[in-house]
Amino acid sequence: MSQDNQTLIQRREKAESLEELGVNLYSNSFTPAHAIEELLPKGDSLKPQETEPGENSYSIAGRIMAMRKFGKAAFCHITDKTGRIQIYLKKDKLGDETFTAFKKWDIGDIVGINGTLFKTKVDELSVAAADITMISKSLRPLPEKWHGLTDVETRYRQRYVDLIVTPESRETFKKRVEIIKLIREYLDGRDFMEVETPMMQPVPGGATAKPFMTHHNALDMDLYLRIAPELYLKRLLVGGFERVFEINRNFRNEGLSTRHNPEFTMLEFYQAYATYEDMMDLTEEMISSICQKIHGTMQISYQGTEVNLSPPWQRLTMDEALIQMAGVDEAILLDNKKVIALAKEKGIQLDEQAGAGKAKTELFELLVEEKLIDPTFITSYPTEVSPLARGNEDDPTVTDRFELFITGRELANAFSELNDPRDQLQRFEQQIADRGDDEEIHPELDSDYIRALEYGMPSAAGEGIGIDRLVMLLTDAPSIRDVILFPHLKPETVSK
RNA sequence: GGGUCGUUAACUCAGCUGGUAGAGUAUCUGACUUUUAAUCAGAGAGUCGCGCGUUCGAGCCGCGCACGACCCA
Repeated sequence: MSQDNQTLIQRREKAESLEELGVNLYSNSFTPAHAIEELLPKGDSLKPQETEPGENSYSIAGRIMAMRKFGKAAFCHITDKTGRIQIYLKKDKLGDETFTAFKKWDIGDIVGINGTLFKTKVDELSVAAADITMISKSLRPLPEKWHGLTDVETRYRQRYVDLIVTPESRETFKKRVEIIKLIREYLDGRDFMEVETPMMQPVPGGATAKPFMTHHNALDMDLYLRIAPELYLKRLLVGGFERVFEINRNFRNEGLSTRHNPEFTMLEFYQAYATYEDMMDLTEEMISSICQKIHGTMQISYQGTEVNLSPPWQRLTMDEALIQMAGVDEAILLDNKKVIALAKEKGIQLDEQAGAGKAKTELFELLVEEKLIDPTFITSYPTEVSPLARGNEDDPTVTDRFELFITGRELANAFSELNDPRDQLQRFEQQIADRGDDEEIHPELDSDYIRALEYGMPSAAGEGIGIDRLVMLLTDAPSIRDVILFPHLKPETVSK
């Protein structure tokens, strides 16, 4: 909007008149000695209109969130990262000069206060200001306090404003940090080692997705922002790090939605000498215990739907799920031609080279996925759609793999790892042959990964968990943008 | 990519059948030394997302575009 709107002009004029009074608008010399939450319990023993015995002096700093001015006195509420407290300012206590400066204060200013504790006649603990310091003058008005900031576009574009005025938003991001911390603790406790692998990769692997491309000038080579860390983490298994994990960003050059951001945070972990069944046990325990720690219960509500995260979680093969949840006839699933025919009948478009495995997976996504509200592990994924997973020893058409679904959404993907380099090479070659005409997907042959496997990788299982989606679930957030501090949006056309 | 809805003061929102742009909060001025959505009196504040068109006249109707939300692919 217009740079010279009235409020901005008034704020600048106030700032200038404060400077004329000799006030430093951006003082760096005030250091609060107390957090607001330290002061709050001290009110428990005070009666209304009582001052704390001993008249201890406290110093706090924070942003003014509300102000009620009278002629020669005023009340403000200020907040710091720990809480909110009321400040009482009186002209006869502060002196004429200081009180005159105070009159130019605005909601949004960051200030420092020295004073004593007392309770008002309506029993609110307050700081009676003896000395005040301007720490940062705010030149822009904050959104109105009653309705808050509801325009989601502004909340995403100007997250700093959202965080100032929307307590729920602050809570969501604190919970996100807490969840990630608990994941680290859980994996640390099971002797996993946290590692960092390349974000820029010469060959983007470990998933099927469109990558972002960039270029390294000095090496004169194209690089891709990673779509997954998988192949590097498994190289570490070859190297002898038997339990590794990484929590970091993946990048996929695809559409945006309430469930997709171009960069998103992924947990991947790999455990030698384990199988995908061990991963199910681990996942169940990790996620349910994190939920218990965050919410104090495993029964939560997501967007109005009750979800029960108490273990044990249901485990179904893809065929079982199609039979039980979608009423598909078992006889159809045993006949490749009938599976493909059913997929086409349901309106699924299949490529020429797509087989029954692909058709079955598409049918599952269409007919079953959204019905899986409570946590459900789906196992026995077709080999055709699982290029990195180990084949099942009894049934070569499926792999030892699962995906985890909660509230109808995929939350995790895991499998017993393929460690036979000859099989892996064949699958890579097949994948490249199957690429079809989509030039933007780059399944290139990662020959170094094959070489690594040739040195011998222990049997292992690995898993990826979408952290943003997990945080959405545990914070009841409807959109992935609500759990990412700075989600991607198109550029603003008008500068505000 | 397609469909639906939205974009009006700093914020939250009204705006009739096309006829001078409205409210609350915030801001400014005045009163007020225990308020808490403080109160009372007064005032200022708008590129109605952008552009083109229809019309004597467009916030409103038509077309296009931008951004956003939701649904679908």
